[in-house]
Amino acid sequence: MDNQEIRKAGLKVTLPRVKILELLEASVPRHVSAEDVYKMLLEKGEEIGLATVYRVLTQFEAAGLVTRHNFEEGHAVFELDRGEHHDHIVCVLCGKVEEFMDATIEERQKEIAAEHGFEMEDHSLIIYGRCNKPSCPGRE
Amino acid sequence: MDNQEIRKAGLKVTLPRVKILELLEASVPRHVSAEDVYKMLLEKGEEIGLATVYRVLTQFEAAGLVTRHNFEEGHAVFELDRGEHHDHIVCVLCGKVEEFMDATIEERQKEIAAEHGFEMEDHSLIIYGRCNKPSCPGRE
DNA sequence: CTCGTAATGCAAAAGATTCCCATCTCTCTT
DNA sequence: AAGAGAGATGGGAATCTTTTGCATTACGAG
Repeated sequence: MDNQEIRKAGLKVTLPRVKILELLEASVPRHVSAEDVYKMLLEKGEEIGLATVYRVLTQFEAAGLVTRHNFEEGHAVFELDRGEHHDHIVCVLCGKVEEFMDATIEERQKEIAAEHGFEMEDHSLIIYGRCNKPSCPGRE
Repeated sequence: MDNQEIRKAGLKVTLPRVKILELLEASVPRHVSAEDVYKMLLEKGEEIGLATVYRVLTQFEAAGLVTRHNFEEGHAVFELDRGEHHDHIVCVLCGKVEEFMDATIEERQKEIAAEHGFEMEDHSLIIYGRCNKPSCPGRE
């Protein structure tokens, strides 16, 4: 039950928070903006303010329930954190996002941070490219 | 001479463009926001509009003269492109940015993109951590 | 069930970036 | 060197994303 996750995060179990978490769990695509969440809620008949969506997403991020990404679209996108770290490949043509995880790269990053006298806290690796899906508008 | 670079990019050699390019070449730190550039120009007595700074930086980016990064500060930062690709380590406490380049990671990225059916076009790797400089406010 | 605190919604604010358009300036041509 | 035309600039308005202030409402401990 979602309620436990919210409670564990030290937050009151309110309707907006439950609905937003439910939505993120059911959401395809997995990477959505605050605006997306807001609109999806409206479509489901939930009258939740945009400001609340932003606040809740930020709180969920602080609690480790969701991860925020800054792709190159001018707005942040959020995805439910399923406990397993991964990085992203984004298609510059159709916006499709795929996930991957590579032990070699993860390892090297830690080493590099250490070599530079940094204690690694987080990292963001995004590969931009053209996917070759038949549905991608960039195919000629 | 800067003028050639601007001309090569197919842009008219105008005062704002020359001044901005000069500033980027001389600038320390190397990673500056549009607002930073605007203010630095003002301090030098150059009355160049903020809109122009944005336009010129975007054109320079399109021309491959500068690179735009989306760190986690809510605004883009730009740096002069010196022809050699590199990635970044950003201190989450003091904002300090260091650069690095790792052949192993570069290599793996290409492979991963290919494995996922993508043609890699670009990528962005940012490590966030705490630097251990004596000047960093995060030291306790 | 009642109360106090924390959460919400709305509207206004703030920050970043883009757009509009009248004016100015390169650059190419004579 | 002067003129014309395309392109560039500046400044403010507009847009977009995200945050904030505040009055109202909803959890949840007792």
